[in-house]
Amino acid sequence: MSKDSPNAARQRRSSDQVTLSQVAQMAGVSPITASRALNHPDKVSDSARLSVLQAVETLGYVPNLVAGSLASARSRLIAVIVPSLINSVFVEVIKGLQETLEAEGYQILLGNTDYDLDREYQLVRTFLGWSCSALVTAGLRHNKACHTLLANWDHPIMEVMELGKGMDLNVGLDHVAAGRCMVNHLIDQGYRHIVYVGARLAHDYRAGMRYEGHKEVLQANGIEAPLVELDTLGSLQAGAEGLAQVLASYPHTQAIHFANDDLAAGALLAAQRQGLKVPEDIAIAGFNGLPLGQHVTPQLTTILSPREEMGRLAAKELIRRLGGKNVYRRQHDVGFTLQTGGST
Amino acid sequence: MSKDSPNAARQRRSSDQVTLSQVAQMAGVSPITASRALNHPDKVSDSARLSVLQAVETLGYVPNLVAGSLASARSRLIAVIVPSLINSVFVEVIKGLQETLEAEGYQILLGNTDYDLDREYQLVRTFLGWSCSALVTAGLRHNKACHTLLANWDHPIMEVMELGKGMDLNVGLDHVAAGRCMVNHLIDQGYRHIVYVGARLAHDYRAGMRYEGHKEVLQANGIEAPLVELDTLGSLQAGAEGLAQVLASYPHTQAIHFANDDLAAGALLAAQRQGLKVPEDIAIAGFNGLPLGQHVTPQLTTILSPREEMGRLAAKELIRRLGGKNVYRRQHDVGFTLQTGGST
DNA sequence: CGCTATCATGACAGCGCTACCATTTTCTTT
DNA sequence: AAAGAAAATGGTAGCGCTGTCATGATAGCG
Repeated sequence: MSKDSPNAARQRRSSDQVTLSQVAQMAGVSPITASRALNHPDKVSDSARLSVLQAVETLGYVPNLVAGSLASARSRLIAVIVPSLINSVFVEVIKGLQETLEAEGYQILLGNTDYDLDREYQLVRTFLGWSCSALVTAGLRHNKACHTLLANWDHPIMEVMELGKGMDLNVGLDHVAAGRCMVNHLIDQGYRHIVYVGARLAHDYRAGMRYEGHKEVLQANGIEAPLVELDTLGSLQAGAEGLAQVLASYPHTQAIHFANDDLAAGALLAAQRQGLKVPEDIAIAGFNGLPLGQHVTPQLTTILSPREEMGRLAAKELIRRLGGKNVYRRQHDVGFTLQTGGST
Repeated sequence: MSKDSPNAARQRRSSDQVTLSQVAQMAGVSPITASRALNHPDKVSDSARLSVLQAVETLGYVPNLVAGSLASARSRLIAVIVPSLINSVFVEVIKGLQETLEAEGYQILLGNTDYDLDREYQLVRTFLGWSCSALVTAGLRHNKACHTLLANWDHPIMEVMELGKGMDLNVGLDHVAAGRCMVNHLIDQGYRHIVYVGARLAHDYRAGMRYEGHKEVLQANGIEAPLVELDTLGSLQAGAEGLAQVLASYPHTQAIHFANDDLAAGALLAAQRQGLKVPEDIAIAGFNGLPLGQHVTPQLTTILSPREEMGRLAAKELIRRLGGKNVYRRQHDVGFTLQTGGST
């Protein structure tokens, strides 16, 4: 009566994949021992481990990490969400993360928001679905839904780039202070007509924060703080355009404080082509400390931000946390350094 | 006798996660219908789809992609393996890939080999374990084990950057031809004492291929083809060092053919700082067509490689293939363009 | 109006692995 | 040498989802 018919081998996928069971069988142990031999080598006898490893080799077994993750509810994936890949700054942070995480056997799942917080939310949703071990995202600002989602997530969250009270861990620097620092330098140098040039500050809001610091200091000194905002994000070309716009709109300008080094270097090179003397005719300052700035003449005055270091530190903190260690300092200020060159 | 005891609810992980079953229950449909409502919306009735979506919203359901991938043996992950993240060239390819793939709902799993083929093999193993939908890797060269592994893998493989008979799909350009092209230009300009400067050519073997083309042409013209090899990979600093080494070792040099624009621009800026006239005292050529080259004075002669385009095209071809379409041309030459500037 | 195509839905089983517990084997200890 | 502790191993039962097939509901047709 019971329908225990042979049931004609209803297998679905041919699935020629070598499985752990096959490895176990060849090694003469149970599947679970084979699993341990690979994942917790110290929990099995030497002989068992050896024969399992040999079987792995012989059969060309490649562990199915998807199955493993489902069973253990842990993956060794780390989601990394950045707003841009054009901006080399984020790439350097990724590099720092990547070299540290990969050495610990984690893989990076990369997402790019294009400075769009809704896009960020979508990416976070997807990445949570992958049972990522942790999530790294650039910035402390998220939209409502994203915030809720992350707040209820029980894995480490690392917010990088800027400094402040975040959701969990944070490694970054104080952009408002950086803006203040640079403009103080410009004032010290005797400049009074200073323009800030940035691009899409609503999106690249960290550049906006630097402008806030810039403006604050100038206003405290009773100086105007005009802003020129460009459409295209940091590039040499945009910097050249920024220079042109400033010269057209604010002919008395003595110094330009650019939101980043790409813009600043673009302006500096453009000034050279036009026969403008830097800093006599126009002083130029940037932000980031890209190598390029040190190779132009005059050298670019800029603020050096430790980008790879930021990535590495973030990765190390995550690894500590993932290793179950208590993390005391939840905020890490990587700081910044004013690098004065001949351009101011 | 049979030990069918109540067994006291042996659940293991608290797993407070909202599951598809809960969504289905709230929507008043079966789990499988809920699954279809989310993944094949056109296969369910409007009413079912609506109530499922509403339940998803209410419960804050986040699909477990790991479970889905295991069940369907498909993930929407694309493995991308590059040799370096310092070299902006690869980042631009990644960017092209990323924007195209992400728009189609694929995620990128990123790996960095640091120009090490054994490392590549390890990464490939890991990525295959994630049931990636496809794999993109830079270059046609792999070690034996990696080759075997990939040859037996039944998903699309895309090899980018260089052109040739690959394992599956290929999008790239002919580096030997690029090397020939540039050196031909230098000869046309009347230079005879030409040095090629590269870094770690055994690893960055595509730069080595350009040198091959370079050497081939020079030898055909009965000209020596000296090579200066640096230790550190492309950077402005290394370029400055390259210039110094060439001037020391080959004082009669008229033109330097650099392996890439970072080196070339570094040398050009260094020459400027030293008061050397470019191209009168020394001509400088690069490769890649980085924006920087167009902003220095004189403009850098270089070969423009369509990097983002390469990434986009590779992604499009992959998507076509993943969509089940037959792909006729398995090799795509994205070509290159000689861009002459004042530096030669 | 009966019969077949089409659509919508559901039951069942299982993807490949690991957590949990139980059991066996080996090593200490007095 | 017996008792207890520790180490090694295995059985069972899922993790959460989707492929496969079967069924019921709806439409199409002469």
